[in-house]
Amino acid sequence: MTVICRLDDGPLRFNALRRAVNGITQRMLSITVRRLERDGLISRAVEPAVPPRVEYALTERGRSLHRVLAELVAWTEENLDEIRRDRERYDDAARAEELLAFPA
Amino acid sequence: MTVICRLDDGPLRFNALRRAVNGITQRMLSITVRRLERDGLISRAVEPAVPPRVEYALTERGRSLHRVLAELVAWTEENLDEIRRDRERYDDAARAEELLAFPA
DNA sequence: CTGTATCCCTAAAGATACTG
DNA sequence: CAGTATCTTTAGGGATACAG
Repeated sequence: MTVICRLDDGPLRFNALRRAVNGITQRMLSITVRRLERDGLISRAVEPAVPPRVEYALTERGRSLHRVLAELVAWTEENLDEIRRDRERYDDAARAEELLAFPA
Repeated sequence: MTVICRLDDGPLRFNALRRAVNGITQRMLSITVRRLERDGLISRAVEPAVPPRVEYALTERGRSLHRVLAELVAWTEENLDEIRRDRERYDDAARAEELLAFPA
């Protein structure tokens, strides 16, 4: 998801994409772009040069998936704060019940 | 995702939900519903009876997430066949290159 | 019926080093 | 620069047994 979102802003080369995703290891990005290319969601263009330049970009299918994913991202941004609050309440309630069951 | 989609058709009790999801283990469903409840996506209602009846249902937040997920499901249904075809082509090409590199 | 508790095993991801 | 290869660690999930 993150790779697709970063590539929606335009094509990126391997290390630029890696910086854009921020935190992904070289190995995982390598595996991820291969899978996305296999699924036809991104394209991989090699410019024969020394050192090599490989550019990744969304395909039309990738862009169409991004439209859906963007809604999911928007939903998350709209709901994350409240979800975090509910999680705290849930954890507090769970802790309280534990104390009731096994009083220290 | 599957649990949320199944619950969108209406509330279900634990084992009915398990049958609806079809394939999930008791352990994983238990973990999953607990996390969804913690996130405020589903509600859990216990009817005090013997044997106990516990009904799970989507909350309003869960329904709003389902609206987004339903689009993702629709996207998948629209695209899966072509993705499968692309995967085969990708794998065939990869196999062909391997043979070129290491001829038997 | 609705779950927990254990044990176990594997697939996924991290760290590190190396290469065309 | 754009990756592989290798090794190790960890978290996710299966199987099974038990419990209120």
